[in-house]
Amino acid sequence: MNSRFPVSLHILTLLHDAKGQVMSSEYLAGSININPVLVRKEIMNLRKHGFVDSKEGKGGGSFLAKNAADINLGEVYTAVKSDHILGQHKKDPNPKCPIGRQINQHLTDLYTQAEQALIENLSKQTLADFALNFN
Amino acid sequence: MNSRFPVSLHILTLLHDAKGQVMSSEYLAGSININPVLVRKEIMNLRKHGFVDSKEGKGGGSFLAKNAADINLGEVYTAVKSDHILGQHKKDPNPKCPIGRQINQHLTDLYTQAEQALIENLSKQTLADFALNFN
DNA sequence: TTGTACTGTAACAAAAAATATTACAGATGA
DNA sequence: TCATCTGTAATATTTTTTGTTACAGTACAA
Repeated sequence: MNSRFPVSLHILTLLHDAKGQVMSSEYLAGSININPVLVRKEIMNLRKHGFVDSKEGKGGGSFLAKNAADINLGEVYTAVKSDHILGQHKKDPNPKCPIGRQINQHLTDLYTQAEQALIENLSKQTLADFALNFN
Repeated sequence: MNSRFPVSLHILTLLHDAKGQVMSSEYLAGSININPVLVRKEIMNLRKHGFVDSKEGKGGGSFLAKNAADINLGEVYTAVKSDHILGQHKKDPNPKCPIGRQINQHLTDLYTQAEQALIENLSKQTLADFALNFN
Protein backbone atom coordinates (compact mmCIF):
# COMPACT_ATOMS: atom_id res chain seq x y z
CA MET A 1 0.00 0.00 0.00
CA ASN A 2 1.36 3.42 -0.88
CA SER A 3 0.89 6.40 1.38
CA ARG A 4 -0.85 8.74 -1.01
CA PHE A 5 -3.95 9.19 1.12
CA PRO A 6 -2.14 10.20 4.30
CA VAL A 7 0.22 12.40 2.33
CA SER A 8 -2.65 14.14 0.59
CA LEU A 9 -4.50 14.67 3.81
CA HIS A 10 -1.36 16.00 5.46
CA ILE A 11 -0.89 18.46 2.63
CA LEU A 12 -4.51 19.58 2.77
CA THR A 13 -4.32 20.04 6.52
CA LEU A 14 -1.21 22.17 6.22
CA LEU A 15 -2.78 24.29 3.49
CA HIS A 16 -5.87 24.76 5.58
CA ASP A 17 -3.73 25.76 8.50
CA ALA A 18 -1.95 28.28 6.27
CA LYS A 19 -5.21 30.19 5.87
CA GLY A 20 -4.76 31.10 2.23
CA GLN A 21 -1.03 31.81 2.28
CA VAL A 22 0.84 29.96 -0.46
CA MET A 23 3.12 27.19 0.77
CA SER A 24 6.12 25.86 -1.13
CA SER A 25 6.52 22.17 -1.84
CA GLU A 26 9.78 22.40 0.09
CA TYR A 27 8.00 23.52 3.23
CA LEU A 28 5.21 20.96 2.92
CA ALA A 29 7.74 18.21 2.29
CA GLY A 30 9.56 19.33 5.43
CA SER A 31 6.54 18.79 7.63
CA ILE A 32 5.66 15.43 6.10
CA ASN A 33 9.28 14.42 5.83
CA ILE A 34 9.23 13.25 2.25
CA ASN A 35 10.73 14.43 -1.00
CA PRO A 36 9.48 17.75 -2.43
CA VAL A 37 9.03 16.19 -5.84
CA LEU A 38 6.55 13.72 -4.40
CA VAL A 39 4.66 16.61 -2.86
CA ARG A 40 4.50 18.39 -6.18
CA LYS A 41 3.21 15.25 -7.87
CA GLU A 42 0.57 14.80 -5.22
CA ILE A 43 -0.40 18.44 -5.55
CA MET A 44 -0.88 17.98 -9.28
CA ASN A 45 -3.41 15.30 -8.46
CA LEU A 46 -5.15 17.41 -5.82
CA ARG A 47 -5.27 20.24 -8.33
CA LYS A 48 -6.76 18.02 -10.98
CA HIS A 49 -9.55 17.33 -8.54
CA GLY A 50 -10.09 20.96 -7.69
CA PHE A 51 -9.01 20.82 -4.04
CA VAL A 52 -5.97 23.04 -4.37
CA ASP A 53 -4.38 25.43 -6.80
CA SER A 54 -0.85 26.64 -7.19
CA LYS A 55 1.17 29.55 -8.35
CA GLU A 56 4.40 29.17 -10.28
CA GLY A 57 7.48 31.33 -10.07
CA LYS A 58 9.18 33.17 -7.26
CA GLY A 59 7.09 33.32 -4.12
CA GLY A 60 4.87 30.61 -5.60
CA GLY A 61 3.40 27.56 -3.96
CA SER A 62 0.00 26.10 -3.33
CA PHE A 63 -3.18 26.89 -1.48
CA LEU A 64 -6.65 25.49 -0.95
CA ALA A 65 -8.93 26.10 -3.91
CA LYS A 66 -12.13 25.59 -1.97
CA ASN A 67 -13.44 25.93 1.51
CA ALA A 68 -12.28 23.20 3.88
CA ALA A 69 -15.90 22.62 4.85
CA ASP A 70 -16.61 21.72 1.23
CA ILE A 71 -13.94 19.03 0.96
CA ASN A 72 -14.98 15.74 2.43
CA LEU A 73 -12.55 12.94 3.13
CA GLY A 74 -14.41 10.46 0.96
CA GLU A 75 -13.68 12.66 -2.05
CA VAL A 76 -10.05 12.89 -1.06
CA TYR A 77 -9.86 9.14 -0.80
CA THR A 78 -11.49 8.71 -4.19
CA ALA A 79 -9.12 11.23 -5.74
CA VAL A 80 -6.13 9.30 -4.54
CA LYS A 81 -6.95 5.64 -4.68
CA SER A 82 -5.66 3.50 -7.48
CA ASP A 83 -6.14 -0.17 -6.81
CA HIS A 84 -8.59 -2.07 -4.72
CA ILE A 85 -8.50 -1.53 -1.02
CA LEU A 86 -8.79 -5.20 -0.18
CA GLY A 87 -5.77 -6.21 -2.20
CA GLN A 88 -5.50 -6.62 -5.89
CA HIS A 89 -6.41 -10.06 -6.99
CA LYS A 90 -4.40 -12.17 -9.36
CA LYS A 91 -5.12 -11.17 -12.92
CA ASP A 92 -4.90 -14.74 -14.15
CA PRO A 93 -6.46 -17.44 -12.01
CA ASN A 94 -6.87 -20.80 -13.66
CA PRO A 95 -9.65 -20.61 -16.28
CA LYS A 96 -10.06 -24.38 -16.17
CA CYS A 97 -11.17 -24.22 -12.54
CA PRO A 98 -14.82 -23.26 -12.10
CA ILE A 99 -13.94 -21.17 -9.06
CA GLY A 100 -10.83 -19.63 -10.58
CA ARG A 101 -12.74 -18.75 -13.70
CA GLN A 102 -15.34 -16.69 -11.85
CA ILE A 103 -13.61 -15.43 -8.72
CA ASN A 104 -12.37 -12.12 -10.06
CA GLN A 105 -15.83 -10.97 -11.00
CA HIS A 106 -17.19 -11.81 -7.57
CA LEU A 107 -14.26 -10.26 -5.77
CA THR A 108 -14.77 -7.09 -7.74
CA ASP A 109 -18.43 -7.01 -6.76
CA LEU A 110 -17.53 -7.56 -3.12
CA TYR A 111 -14.85 -4.87 -3.16
CA THR A 112 -17.11 -2.37 -4.82
CA GLN A 113 -19.74 -2.54 -2.12
CA ALA A 114 -17.25 -2.74 0.76
CA GLU A 115 -15.36 0.23 -0.59
CA GLN A 116 -18.60 2.09 -0.90
CA ALA A 117 -19.19 1.63 2.82
CA LEU A 118 -15.71 2.94 3.52
CA ILE A 119 -16.21 5.99 1.35
CA GLU A 120 -19.57 6.74 2.92
CA ASN A 121 -17.96 6.66 6.33
CA LEU A 122 -15.13 8.96 5.27
CA SER A 123 -17.58 11.31 3.63
CA LYS A 124 -19.13 12.12 6.96
CA GLN A 125 -16.07 14.15 7.78
CA THR A 126 -14.81 17.26 6.01
CA LEU A 127 -11.30 18.64 5.95
CA ALA A 128 -12.55 21.36 8.28
CA ASP A 129 -13.72 18.73 10.78
CA PHE A 130 -10.46 16.88 10.54
CA ALA A 131 -8.37 20.02 11.00
CA LEU A 132 -10.37 20.85 14.09
CA ASN A 133 -8.52 18.07 15.88
CA PHE A 134 -5.30 20.05 15.85
CA ASN A 135 -4.43 22.67 18.38
CA MET B 1 -0.96 -3.81 -1.06
CA ASN B 2 -0.51 -7.56 -0.85
CA SER B 3 -3.14 -9.96 -2.03
CA ARG B 4 -3.65 -11.96 1.11
CA PHE B 5 -7.36 -11.23 1.41
CA PRO B 6 -8.30 -12.36 -2.09
CA VAL B 7 -6.01 -15.35 -1.80
CA SER B 8 -7.56 -16.37 1.51
CA LEU B 9 -11.05 -15.97 0.17
CA HIS B 10 -10.16 -17.96 -2.92
CA ILE B 11 -8.81 -20.77 -0.75
CA LEU B 12 -11.87 -20.76 1.47
CA THR B 13 -14.18 -20.82 -1.52
CA LEU B 14 -12.36 -23.78 -3.00
CA LEU B 15 -12.47 -25.64 0.29
CA HIS B 16 -16.15 -24.96 0.61
CA ASP B 17 -16.68 -26.21 -2.90
CA ALA B 18 -14.75 -29.38 -2.01
CA LYS B 19 -17.45 -30.28 0.50
CA GLY B 20 -15.13 -31.68 3.13
CA GLN B 21 -12.65 -33.42 0.87
CA VAL B 22 -9.06 -32.53 1.66
CA MET B 23 -7.34 -30.41 -0.98
CA SER B 24 -3.60 -30.24 -1.49
CA SER B 25 -1.76 -26.94 -1.53
CA GLU B 26 -0.63 -27.85 -5.03
CA TYR B 27 -4.20 -28.06 -6.27
CA LEU B 28 -5.27 -24.86 -4.53
CA ALA B 29 -2.22 -23.04 -5.88
CA GLY B 30 -3.13 -24.26 -9.34
CA SER B 31 -6.56 -22.64 -9.22
CA ILE B 32 -5.25 -19.38 -7.82
CA ASN B 33 -2.14 -19.50 -9.94
CA ILE B 34 0.37 -18.78 -7.23
CA ASN B 35 3.12 -20.72 -5.51
CA PRO B 36 2.07 -23.67 -3.31
CA VAL B 37 4.31 -22.46 -0.50
CA LEU B 38 2.35 -19.23 -0.32
CA VAL B 39 -0.84 -21.24 -0.10
CA ARG B 40 0.55 -23.27 2.76
CA LYS B 41 1.58 -20.10 4.60
CA GLU B 42 -1.84 -18.60 4.11
CA ILE B 43 -3.43 -21.80 5.31
CA MET B 44 -1.33 -21.66 8.46
CA ASN B 45 -2.88 -18.29 9.14
CA LEU B 46 -6.41 -19.46 8.37
CA ARG B 47 -5.79 -22.41 10.66
CA LYS B 48 -4.58 -20.18 13.45
CA HIS B 49 -7.92 -18.41 13.21
CA GLY B 50 -9.91 -21.62 13.21
CA PHE B 51 -11.32 -21.38 9.70
CA VAL B 52 -9.57 -24.41 8.29
CA ASP B 53 -7.63 -27.41 9.42
CA SER B 54 -5.18 -29.65 7.65
CA LYS B 55 -3.85 -33.13 7.56
CA GLU B 56 -0.20 -33.93 7.05
CA GLY B 57 1.28 -36.84 5.17
CA LYS B 58 0.24 -38.73 2.09
CA GLY B 59 -3.26 -37.92 0.95
CA GLY B 60 -3.18 -34.89 3.23
CA GLY B 61 -4.35 -31.38 2.57
CA SER B 62 -6.76 -28.94 4.07
CA PHE B 63 -10.47 -28.56 4.65
CA LEU B 64 -12.91 -26.16 6.26
CA ALA B 65 -12.93 -26.41 10.04
CA LYS B 66 -16.30 -24.76 10.48
CA ASN B 67 -19.51 -24.32 8.60
CA ALA B 68 -19.31 -21.79 5.77
CA ALA B 69 -22.37 -20.08 7.17
CA ASP B 70 -20.38 -19.41 10.35
CA ILE B 71 -17.49 -17.68 8.66
CA ASN B 72 -18.17 -14.08 7.84
CA LEU B 73 -16.01 -12.06 5.52
CA GLY B 74 -15.28 -9.40 8.12
CA GLU B 75 -13.55 -12.03 10.23
CA VAL B 76 -11.58 -13.21 7.24
CA TYR B 77 -10.49 -9.67 6.55
CA THR B 78 -9.45 -9.16 10.15
CA ALA B 79 -7.52 -12.41 10.17
CA VAL B 80 -5.52 -11.32 7.19
CA LYS B 81 -4.96 -7.61 7.41
CA SER B 82 -1.64 -6.27 8.55
CA ASP B 83 -1.26 -2.55 7.99
CA HIS B 84 -3.77 0.20 7.66
CA ILE B 85 -6.15 0.06 4.78
CA LEU B 86 -5.78 3.71 3.90
CA GLY B 87 -2.04 3.56 3.49
CA GLN B 88 0.55 3.54 6.14
CA HIS B 89 1.57 6.98 7.15
CA LYS B 90 5.14 8.17 7.53
CA LYS B 91 6.55 7.08 10.87
CA ASP B 92 8.47 10.29 11.30
CA PRO B 93 6.81 13.53 10.31
CA ASN B 94 8.51 16.69 11.49
CA PRO B 95 8.04 17.09 15.25
CA LYS B 96 8.77 20.80 14.99
CA CYS B 97 5.68 21.33 12.87
CA PRO B 98 2.46 21.54 14.87
CA ILE B 99 0.61 19.58 12.21
CA GLY B 100 3.39 17.06 11.66
CA ARG B 101 3.66 16.48 15.36
CA GLN B 102 0.02 15.44 15.74
CA ILE B 103 -1.02 14.04 12.39
CA ASN B 104 -0.27 10.40 13.05
CA GLN B 105 -2.55 10.23 16.03
CA HIS B 106 -5.41 11.78 14.10
CA LEU B 107 -4.84 9.60 11.06
CA THR B 108 -4.92 6.54 13.27
CA ASP B 109 -8.23 7.65 14.76
CA LEU B 110 -9.65 8.26 11.32
CA TYR B 111 -8.47 4.91 10.00
CA THR B 112 -9.83 3.03 12.95
CA GLN B 113 -13.35 4.23 12.45
CA ALA B 114 -13.27 3.98 8.65
CA GLU B 115 -11.94 0.46 8.86
CA GLN B 116 -14.67 -0.38 11.32
CA ALA B 117 -17.25 0.62 8.72
CA LEU B 118 -15.53 -1.58 6.17
CA ILE B 119 -15.48 -4.57 8.48
CA GLU B 120 -19.11 -4.12 9.40
CA ASN B 121 -20.02 -4.15 5.75
CA LEU B 122 -18.00 -7.28 5.05
CA SER B 123 -19.48 -8.97 8.09
CA LYS B 124 -22.90 -8.92 6.52
CA GLN B 125 -21.79 -11.64 4.19
CA THR B 126 -20.68 -15.16 5.09
CA LEU B 127 -18.51 -17.52 3.10
CA ALA B 128 -21.67 -19.48 2.31
CA ASP B 129 -23.28 -16.35 0.84
CA PHE B 130 -20.19 -15.58 -1.17
CA ALA B 131 -19.90 -19.12 -2.49
CA LEU B 132 -23.51 -18.99 -3.61
CA ASN B 133 -22.42 -16.67 -6.42
CA PHE B 134 -20.65 -19.50 -8.20
CA ASN B 135 -22.36 -21.96 -10.47
C1' DT C 1 16.86 42.67 -17.99
C1' DT C 2 18.83 39.85 -15.04
C1' DG C 3 19.09 37.08 -10.89
C1' DT C 4 16.46 34.35 -7.73
C1' DA C 5 12.99 31.23 -6.21
C1' DC C 6 9.58 28.76 -7.30
C1' DT C 7 6.60 24.91 -10.18
C1' DG C 8 6.06 21.09 -13.48
C1' DT C 9 7.85 17.09 -15.23
C1' DA C 10 10.86 13.44 -16.89
C1' DA C 11 14.35 10.08 -16.28
C1' DC C 12 16.70 7.34 -13.42
C1' DA C 13 18.27 5.18 -8.79
C1' DA C 14 17.52 3.13 -4.49
C1' DA C 15 14.90 0.96 -1.05
C1' DA C 16 11.21 -1.74 0.50
C1' DA C 17 7.63 -5.03 -0.05
C1' DA C 18 5.57 -8.92 -2.19
C1' DT C 19 6.04 -13.13 -4.38
C1' DA C 20 8.48 -17.16 -6.03
C1' DT C 21 11.78 -20.83 -5.61
C1' DT C 22 14.46 -24.38 -3.57
C1' DA C 23 15.22 -27.40 -0.07
C1' DC C 24 14.36 -30.54 3.34
C1' DA C 25 12.66 -32.61 7.85
C1' DG C 26 8.70 -34.89 9.52
C1' DA C 27 3.96 -37.08 9.06
C1' DT C 28 0.99 -40.44 7.15
C1' DG C 29 -1.05 -43.91 4.37
C1' DA C 30 -0.60 -47.78 1.08
C1' DT D 1 9.71 -48.60 3.07
C1' DC D 2 8.19 -45.80 -0.65
C1' DA D 3 5.49 -42.02 -2.25
C1' DT D 4 3.04 -37.96 -1.20
C1' DC D 5 1.83 -34.70 1.50
C1' DT D 6 2.60 -30.51 5.16
C1' DG D 7 5.39 -27.13 7.72
C1' DT D 8 9.00 -24.09 7.53
C1' DA D 9 13.30 -21.72 6.65
C1' DA D 10 16.43 -19.52 3.63
C1' DT D 11 17.17 -17.20 -0.37
C1' DA D 12 16.20 -15.13 -4.97
C1' DT D 13 13.47 -12.52 -8.00
C1' DT D 14 10.12 -9.28 -9.25
C1' DT D 15 7.28 -5.43 -8.48
C1' DT D 16 6.06 -1.32 -6.18
C1' DT D 17 7.13 2.69 -3.83
C1' DT D 18 9.96 6.33 -2.75
C1' DG D 19 13.83 9.26 -3.50
C1' DT D 20 17.11 11.88 -6.39
C1' DT D 21 18.85 14.65 -10.00
C1' DA D 22 18.11 17.62 -13.57
C1' DC D 23 16.25 21.15 -16.09
C1' DA D 24 12.84 24.05 -18.77
C1' DG D 25 9.48 27.49 -17.84
C1' DT D 26 7.17 31.13 -14.90
C1' DA D 27 6.98 35.11 -12.02
C1' DC D 28 8.62 38.54 -9.03
C1' DA D 29 11.75 42.16 -7.82
C1' DA D 30 15.82 44.82 -7.76
